[in-house]
Amino acid sequence: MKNKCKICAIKSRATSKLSDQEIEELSYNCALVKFKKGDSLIKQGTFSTNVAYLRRGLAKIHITGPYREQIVRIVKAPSYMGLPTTFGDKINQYSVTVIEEAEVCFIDIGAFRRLLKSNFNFSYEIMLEVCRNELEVFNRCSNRTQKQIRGKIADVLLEFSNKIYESVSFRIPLNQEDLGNLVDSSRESVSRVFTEFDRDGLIKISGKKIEICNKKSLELISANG
Amino acid sequence: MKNKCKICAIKSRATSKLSDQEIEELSYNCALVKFKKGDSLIKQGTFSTNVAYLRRGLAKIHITGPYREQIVRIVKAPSYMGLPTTFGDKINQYSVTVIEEAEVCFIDIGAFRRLLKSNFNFSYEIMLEVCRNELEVFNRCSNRTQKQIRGKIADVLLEFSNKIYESVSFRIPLNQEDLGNLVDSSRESVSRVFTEFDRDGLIKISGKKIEICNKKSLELISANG
DNA sequence: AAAAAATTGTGATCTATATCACATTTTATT
DNA sequence: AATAAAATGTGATATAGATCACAATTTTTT
Repeated sequence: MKNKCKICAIKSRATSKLSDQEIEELSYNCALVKFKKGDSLIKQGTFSTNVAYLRRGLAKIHITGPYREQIVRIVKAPSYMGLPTTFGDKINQYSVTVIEEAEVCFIDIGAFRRLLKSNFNFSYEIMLEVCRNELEVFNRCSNRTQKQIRGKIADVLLEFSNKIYESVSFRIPLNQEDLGNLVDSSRESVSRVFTEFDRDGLIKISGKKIEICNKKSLELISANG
Repeated sequence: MKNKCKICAIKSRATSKLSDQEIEELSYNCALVKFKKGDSLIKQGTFSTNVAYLRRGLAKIHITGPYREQIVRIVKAPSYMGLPTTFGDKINQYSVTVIEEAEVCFIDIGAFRRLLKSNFNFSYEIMLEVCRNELEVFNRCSNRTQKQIRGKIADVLLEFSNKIYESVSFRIPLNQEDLGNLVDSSRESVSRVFTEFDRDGLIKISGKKIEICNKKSLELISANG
């Protein structure tokens, strides 16, 4: 299949800045791979050799910290993953694992660099992407350390609803243990807060299905920590 | 003073990639300003109009979080500050305040972009800088949430000793309140840990002067959280 | 040098959340 | 369908560190 990137409808903002010829160059250096839930895309501690572009699906970025496992954030397609590592350290500082069926384009780092070099608009968009991520990490970090558990869980529920599924009801793709790792608290505490929110009519839970019934209150809880 | 950037001995890694002509262009769009301790360089919530390069001195990056003030990290010259905001959001997501006499070059953002565009090696170095920062924020964040207070204070002491002052004895440029904001704990707890470390002979404190007496033990405490 | 303001030290108490323990439910495997 | 494994719910208890309160010290201002 020739020049598959050209007909790809799920181009990144950066890629859409490329010329036809550049797109073709990209095509020759890009491999599309499908992944199932639970598959590992990037492994902390290994050598990074490709740029990874999440074309479809959902993944979690996680670090094995000094003590426990920590989920840094949830990535929704379309999005690049691991750019800082690929450019910076070479050794992956974190792992990425699929949590909903995904398609990933692995792009040869040499080709990617040639594109960065030849097309300023492309490289500027990539730079913007890296910058946006950094700011997000900042905010996420300060929320994590400052809010208490109810606020953090409200945050997560709102994020899934507003940003990831864009719906008031959805199937949460993590178990409570992972949710704990995402908000830096124990599995038991997550469970208790869920029960409490359900009892108070803020949400309705059945199994992994969650429906947000009172968004306003959740926002209040999120804002007040 | 013409082409002052050319003779500047404290060029960033990126700037040293520029041609003579580009350096001259930079010179015309760069203002060197001196700041005293306590001066504010960047104010959270304001509009970002310049790239700021910390040429000399020490500054703290801090965010007014949902609850309290949080010091994200200490920046030592030479280093760019606020690149992600300047490119990304335009609205500063954090404040930067001088903690030791500083000199800052404010570079017009238009000129900076022209340089990014005209010189790939320059823009690549800037990209690397942004990436390195992001990885650092990641690690810092997971330390902050996972270690307990003794580990975090040991971290901070080692960072000042190894990275900032490169000496076992130094004058710490923050009061205990700020140290608390840096490690996400209360002023009182910082004081107690200092007393304890001093009593156990790990460090020697007199006022703001700190001497690290037993680095090995501090590293152990840092590693074990 | 005196007065005021800021910073630090330390005990007593409080609290959010972790941890433990075990029952119950859900999901996966044979 | 039966069995095993994983995930969840919930009480009881423990604990790190926050908060409060105030004394002592250091720094800054007058």
